Amino acid sequence: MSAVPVTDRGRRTRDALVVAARGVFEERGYDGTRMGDIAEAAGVSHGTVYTWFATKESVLMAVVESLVDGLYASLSTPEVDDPVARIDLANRRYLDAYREHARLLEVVEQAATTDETFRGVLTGLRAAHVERVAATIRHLQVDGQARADLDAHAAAAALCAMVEGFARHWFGRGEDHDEATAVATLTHLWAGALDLRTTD
Amino acid sequence: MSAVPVTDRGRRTRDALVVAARGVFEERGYDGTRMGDIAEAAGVSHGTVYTWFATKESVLMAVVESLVDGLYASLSTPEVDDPVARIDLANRRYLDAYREHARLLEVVEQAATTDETFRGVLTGLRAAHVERVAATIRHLQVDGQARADLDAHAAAAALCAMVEGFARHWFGRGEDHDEATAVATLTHLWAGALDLRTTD
DNA sequence: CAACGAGTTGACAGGCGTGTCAAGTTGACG
DNA sequence: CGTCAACTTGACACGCCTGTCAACTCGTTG
Repeated sequence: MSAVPVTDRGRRTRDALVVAARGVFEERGYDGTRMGDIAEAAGVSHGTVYTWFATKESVLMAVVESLVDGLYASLSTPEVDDPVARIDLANRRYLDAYREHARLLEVVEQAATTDETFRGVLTGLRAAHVERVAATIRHLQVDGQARADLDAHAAAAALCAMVEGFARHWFGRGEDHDEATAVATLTHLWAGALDLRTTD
Repeated sequence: MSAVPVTDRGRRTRDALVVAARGVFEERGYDGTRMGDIAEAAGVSHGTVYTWFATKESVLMAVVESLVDGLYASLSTPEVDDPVARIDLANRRYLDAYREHARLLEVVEQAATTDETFRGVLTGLRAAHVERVAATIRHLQVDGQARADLDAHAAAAALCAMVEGFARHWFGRGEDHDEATAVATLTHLWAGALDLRTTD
């Protein structure tokens, strides 16, 4: 798919291409970007792009790879005892990560409508998120801190969709929200939905 | 943008194009569809498409127009006294409408990343949904049936995002869910989030 | 400093989708 | 039946993008 540089010069060129490509993709979208645009943005001849990448997909893939690890990391459940504070923090983290990469995520979604591989990337991220949250919910249920009559997986899928969707509209679609109100509301809704209580 | 037929023959051809176009768009996505594909699917020469539509956007627009009215209708809040039953019914309706049009909505989202107009269509639908729900929440708050400490608009934005996002993953992305569990969970979460109670 | 492999360049061909248009067809109407 | 406007057709020209490649440059190595 994409060639590996042997020389330092090659590595620099390839890196420059990946950096430039992210900018171009964010600006023009996936389908709107042509190999020539990426070359121009990186300051190389358009033939050079083909030295390192066979297709536009593999360019985007290289861009995305540098992103995904960070995203997985920002899904990690913070270690806080009080469940409400924990959810509040997790939501903040998620929103921050989303804000930073909103445009690129939109581009990946666009690519995903065409390309199976990118659909897989998004599915994987979503599945990881849901699975983590489901585990947390089960935990809280066992401890008697959350409603026991909820299906943990379905609830996690729905609540993750809530935060994800909210972030999408807020950061990716220009919907207007007050930061403090938004975070507080999400946390309240989440806490109410699970009927969280602290064990006394 | 798109010409209006004078003859019966013209009207039939144009209608056939819109019907065929929906199928093609759903099958190949927005960017993957070419004017020639639509012509072929409708059984006419490719020049004929240009008789009725100037661009691919205006073809999709014609397809979408026939859809939007129905969608707006299915957002209407049903007239039921018990707030929980009302939400349950509203969720079912929303999910049914989404299921039926999931693929086309995905196509519109794809087009929206490129074209301002389609972004507007989606924004409009979303805004209408959120506004209706926000009004309902305010109503319930005044009646003392829902938590008063929530910002109605932010809560509506989040809860709508929850149902919308859940439906997107379920119907548009092949996530697996049990129908009964899904609906019950959404209703429970929604009710818990708003802390709904019946006045006695 | 010669030689060689890694990397770069830009011209080129090939394909594909768009949009146009002159010629042809349809069918309503007198 | 003749006529005319509405409509259809498919060949054509055009531009754009992709992908290739022979010639060239770079820089490391002996």
